[in-house]
Amino acid sequence: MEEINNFIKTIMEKDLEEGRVKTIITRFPPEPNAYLHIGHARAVINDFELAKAFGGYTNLRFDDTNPVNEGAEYVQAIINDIKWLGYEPKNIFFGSDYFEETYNRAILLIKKGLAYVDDLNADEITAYRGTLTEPGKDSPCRNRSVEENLKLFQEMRDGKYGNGEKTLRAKIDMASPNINMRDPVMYRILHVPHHRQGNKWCIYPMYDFAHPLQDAIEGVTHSLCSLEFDNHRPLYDWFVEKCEMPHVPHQYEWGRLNITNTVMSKRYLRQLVDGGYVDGYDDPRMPTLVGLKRKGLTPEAIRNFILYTGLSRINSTTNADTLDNFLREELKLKATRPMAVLNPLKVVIDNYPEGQIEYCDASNNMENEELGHRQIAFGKYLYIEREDFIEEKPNRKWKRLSVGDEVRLMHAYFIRCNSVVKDENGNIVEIHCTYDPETKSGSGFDARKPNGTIHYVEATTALPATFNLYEPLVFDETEETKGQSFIERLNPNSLIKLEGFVEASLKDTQPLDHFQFIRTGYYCTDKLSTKEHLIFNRTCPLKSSF
RNA sequence: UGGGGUGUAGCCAAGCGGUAAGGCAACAGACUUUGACUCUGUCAUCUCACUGGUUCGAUCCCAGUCACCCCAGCCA
Repeated sequence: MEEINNFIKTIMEKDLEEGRVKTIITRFPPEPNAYLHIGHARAVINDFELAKAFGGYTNLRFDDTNPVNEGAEYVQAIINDIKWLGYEPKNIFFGSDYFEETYNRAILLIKKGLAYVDDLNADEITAYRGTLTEPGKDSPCRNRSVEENLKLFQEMRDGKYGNGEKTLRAKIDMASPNINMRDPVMYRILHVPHHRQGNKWCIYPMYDFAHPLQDAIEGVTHSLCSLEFDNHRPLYDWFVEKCEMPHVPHQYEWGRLNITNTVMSKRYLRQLVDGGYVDGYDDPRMPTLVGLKRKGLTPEAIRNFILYTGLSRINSTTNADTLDNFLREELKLKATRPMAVLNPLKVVIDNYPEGQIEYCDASNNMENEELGHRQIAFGKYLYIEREDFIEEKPNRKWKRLSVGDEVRLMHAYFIRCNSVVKDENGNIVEIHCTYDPETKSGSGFDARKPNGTIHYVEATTALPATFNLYEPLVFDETEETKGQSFIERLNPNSLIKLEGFVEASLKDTQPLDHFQFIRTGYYCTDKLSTKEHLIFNRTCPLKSSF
């Protein structure tokens, strides 16, 4: 558990010490038009942890100022995701609940001569705005009288105009080097029903106008957002000041989180789902929180990952294996360690009685001792991992089974391989071994050392299982694929299914139980599992490959 | 070419005038009922993008240069 420590915390500390604020209040302000992903987790976790660190609190506020694409289904999904991460918002607010107040503040600005209704259409506004290097020019409507602006704005609200016919603009400076200050649009006409307001409004405030007011209304002290809003801060402060908001919030920016081999763009994620390339937003290959959850990540691992990788004003790209590391760390003492064979090879123990099964005590070092103890079956017919057997030992470093060699079966006996049965194509079908009854696990036998230790399952009691190995959805960015669409460049083989077996003790496994199958990685049971056939998703690979 | 932001190891990231924390990754070794885990060690000194300057002393202050990111939605 890492203590939060970053530059924002330093700012907060100072604000508290120097008496600028009494209570730290932050907010997490998603637009309800998408599922939260690991990038959002950085914002959620920092918003909540920073406020918590100072005994303050955090609100969840849906930034629902644009009814297009926004919907109630996302609202619940986002609430669920935040709770899953382990946070409880002090309040759940909606930006749209402040539409009346936002409207009144706009009128105040009009009365102060700081806002005007513009007749220019979208293209004209763009043209008048100028460019990065040339100043813009004033709209012909810029000097309308207060009375006329008031009347026109009322008419906009009353629905007298169609979409795009008029806008309300802040009167700031068309020559500002900061383009955001060149008379930004405050309200646009949108004859679109709102997910909470229904048809009550046909004018909707823009983010730049609504957001600072929302923060001010809620008493937010530190409004944290990503770096691309840095350019908007002067505008944020302008609106708070000119609208005469009694509480003055401040905006601070940090760099977004990127992870290698992880696609986070909203647009791309939508393409993957809509195109049927993945199961849905909770497909384990998706970087969404629901996807990561189904893949088997834990909220604690995500939280530690976010806190430990820190925060700065750099747009960083963190290696994906750093996330894996925090998951391993988290699961190390919590995941049970049963045995599973992903790619089975049949083994016959020639000197073991037909029909007999015995049980061996297996124990793992775990936080929960009970979970670490179980009985596992041993008998005449077993499965081992295909990759754990090779006919001829390639070199002295080979620590698994080969003909003439002896290995320990984990928690059970030494076995020696005597012969191999092949089909007409030369593929190995089964191998024949003998076991040494002297060598049972726990007996203290140490007269000789095995070549190595491998895992197995007893064939007649094992449960069939499917193992889903999800590879990241990476896109191919070679020369040949340049110019192709995102989907065309997508690696198509991102799901490998293996049909194998797990030991019988897993029969009562619940969805999202975590397991570390020895040498094959970390898995969690999928929500689709049944008692007869378990499905496991791989959460992260084991640290090293073999 | 206007404005803003940022440059510390392969990747994150502390340090903010007193001589470069930490994590991940990597490598070497020990241990091991799996090669995992654990443990030990190594990993920025013509060093903090570069070049000058101030200073007894600079990653930190100043000047200039370079590189990368953001801004010309009636998106957020």
